[in-house]
Amino acid sequence: MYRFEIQQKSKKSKARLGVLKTPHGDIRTPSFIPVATLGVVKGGLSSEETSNSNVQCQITNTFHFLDLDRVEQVNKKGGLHKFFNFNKPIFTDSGGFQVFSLGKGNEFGLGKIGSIFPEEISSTESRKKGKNLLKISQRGARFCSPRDGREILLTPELSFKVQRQLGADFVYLLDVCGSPLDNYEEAKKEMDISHQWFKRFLKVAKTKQKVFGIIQGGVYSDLRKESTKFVNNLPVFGIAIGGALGKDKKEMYKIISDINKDIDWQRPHHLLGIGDLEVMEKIIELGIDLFDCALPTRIARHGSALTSRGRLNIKSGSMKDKFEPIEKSCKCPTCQNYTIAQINFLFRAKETLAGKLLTIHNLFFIETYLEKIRKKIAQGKL
RNA sequence: GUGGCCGUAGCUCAAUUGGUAGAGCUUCUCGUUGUGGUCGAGAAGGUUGAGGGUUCGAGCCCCUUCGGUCACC
Repeated sequence: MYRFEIQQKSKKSKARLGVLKTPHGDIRTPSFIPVATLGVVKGGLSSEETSNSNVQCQITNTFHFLDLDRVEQVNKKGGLHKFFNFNKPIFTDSGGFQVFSLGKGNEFGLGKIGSIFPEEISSTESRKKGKNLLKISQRGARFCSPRDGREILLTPELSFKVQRQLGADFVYLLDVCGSPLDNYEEAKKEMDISHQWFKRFLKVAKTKQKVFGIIQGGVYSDLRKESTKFVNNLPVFGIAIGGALGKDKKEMYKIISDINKDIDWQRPHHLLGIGDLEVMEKIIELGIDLFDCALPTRIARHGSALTSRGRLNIKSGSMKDKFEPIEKSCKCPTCQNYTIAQINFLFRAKETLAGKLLTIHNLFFIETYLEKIRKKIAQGKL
């Protein structure tokens, strides 16, 4: 049922054209995976509307489902596909990212690609917010629910159980997602705990679902090397690159290049959490087959449209008389039916339709863009 | 015509006993990367209707004037 077929390998780069076959259909790779935190893409899209935005698949979040306490309910209905009427492939993240996003990320206002560094922490300490990650131990990650404050202990065993009940096509090992602030010792400790958790996860993972392993190690190349070899040796279907990716895009590319020396090239590669339009071509050239990111849909809700001229702030006052589609050549439902001025009006009127229309456009735009990239690989141009 | 009220940022309004003007919205810029948060950060923007007076000092007090508004003739 499951297979990753590499149809063509680039001679100019490490890019490859592939098909990821699943019980819910094929994913043509390289592919973007939109984030559907609680089973649906944020911004008010139905599963049908998401599908009509040309997306090939989506990724849902284990931790937030656990927090919401609705895993059993979804399981009774037969899993995410049936519950949300989404019949394309679904991935579920393990919750490992929340170890970072609700921990140090939340505490210091950080992202995966760091913008703030240790020497600057004191000046940014005022940005501290509520701490939702209580403790990471060998046993698991102890959280304080951002929703109602109760304690949640996420263990590899629980992460698997939840992911099995949600019934996605692909599940992810529970890891400790590192922070750009980590020193060598911290990054090593997080990697070691991740590796232990991986073994525990796989010990209980009796399922037809396919598993992705996750390479940790932060910005430290020897740790990345060690983790890459460790994950290569696991009986996992695919390999993801997780954790902190340096202080800028250049460092991120270097980390991926380092990993590329050891990674198994037969399996699909997923770069976790990166999906900025500006980096897509480059990461694909570095051999990435799958990548997911909250950004395209988030900026849509915040008023930015992806275009061939770069990001366009649709909310801006200068957009109120632009009676033309966001992208003239775009075939998405938004561009076919609405102009910039109309969407600008809806944003100003605080109508949620505005964010929804941009979300549809951004998703469609990315898929159209990737279709061109796939074509370039097929023609040997990339 | 007479009397009252009002005139402060593009808009709606603040400013304790007179101590040299603030906020929200708007505008612009930037950020967001395995989505707690349709959100965060920053900037721009004022001869306080105009003119004069009192005072060390006036958005505030006094006079004149212009504009708006309400009531009554």
